[in-house]
Amino acid sequence: MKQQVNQLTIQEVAEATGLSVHTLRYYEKVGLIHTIGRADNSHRRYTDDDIGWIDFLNKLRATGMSIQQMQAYATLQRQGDETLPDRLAMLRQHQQMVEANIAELQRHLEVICYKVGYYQQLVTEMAEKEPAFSQ
Amino acid sequence: MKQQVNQLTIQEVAEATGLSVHTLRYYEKVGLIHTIGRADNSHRRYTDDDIGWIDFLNKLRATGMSIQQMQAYATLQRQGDETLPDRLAMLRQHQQMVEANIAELQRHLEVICYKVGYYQQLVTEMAEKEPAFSQ
DNA sequence: TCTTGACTTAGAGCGCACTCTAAATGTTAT
DNA sequence: ATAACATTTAGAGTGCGCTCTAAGTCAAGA
Repeated sequence: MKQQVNQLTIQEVAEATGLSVHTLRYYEKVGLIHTIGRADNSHRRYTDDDIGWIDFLNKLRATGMSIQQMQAYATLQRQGDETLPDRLAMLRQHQQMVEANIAELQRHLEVICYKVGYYQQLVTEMAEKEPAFSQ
Repeated sequence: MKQQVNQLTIQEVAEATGLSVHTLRYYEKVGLIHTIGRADNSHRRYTDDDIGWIDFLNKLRATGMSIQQMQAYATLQRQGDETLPDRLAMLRQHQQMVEANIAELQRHLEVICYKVGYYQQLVTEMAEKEPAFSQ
């Protein structure tokens, strides 16, 4: 029973993760993903763990971490448990960045909402004063 | 008393808005900013209104609106009041995009925070079991 | 046997949003 | 007069993160 659990092709992983097959190879080439195991025909075979890691990468990307930083993180990850404190520090810093970013977005969003409200009022007034279009 | 209120140089506007002088000229060239008035020596002179508009552009950018979309918005703006409904629609759509984006960031942030907590615990445990460094 | 189709690689190309360069002009201070 | 400095232009260059191409291998189906 030493079979490997879920062996996914690159196509399947693309569908599962939302990354393109191109991007999956690119991520592997630049070291974001460790060298993926191969089937006999030299085709990549991804494990469930690989999917998990890629999903996590996606979260880091979507929250604005650069490829460079993700490379640094991935390198630490591969070096094992002794780099745990470093990874913790990186995640902490990123967490703060994301929190700051959300706060900024919310401030800007308020201005946009205010403007939407103001424009809505103007448009409503225009419609009221111009009954030409209401028949 | 027909003097123009605040006539700022491009340098001053750069400092005021956080954009570089290069970017200010670039924004004008691609039509994000209307053609700025000139002093006798052909140097640009920005008004307070210009600053206000640039600040708003900055908010749109910072919330993820593309240059292309901002161009469309700026074009509508220049066409006057009859485009108000269109601008309202654009802002509304952008508002929704930003809200969705914030929500996504918050979901991802939760995962990151969870991981930070987990790593923190591991690191703490490592420190406890290895008193070599505590002296 | 032949075709189709998924995969492989190295490396080129692309879109975005700036960012910078070079050469010229004009203003100000010594 | 001369030097230093801010501005002007058109257009070239840059960094990021993909995205695609071309040429090849391999396996399955008609």
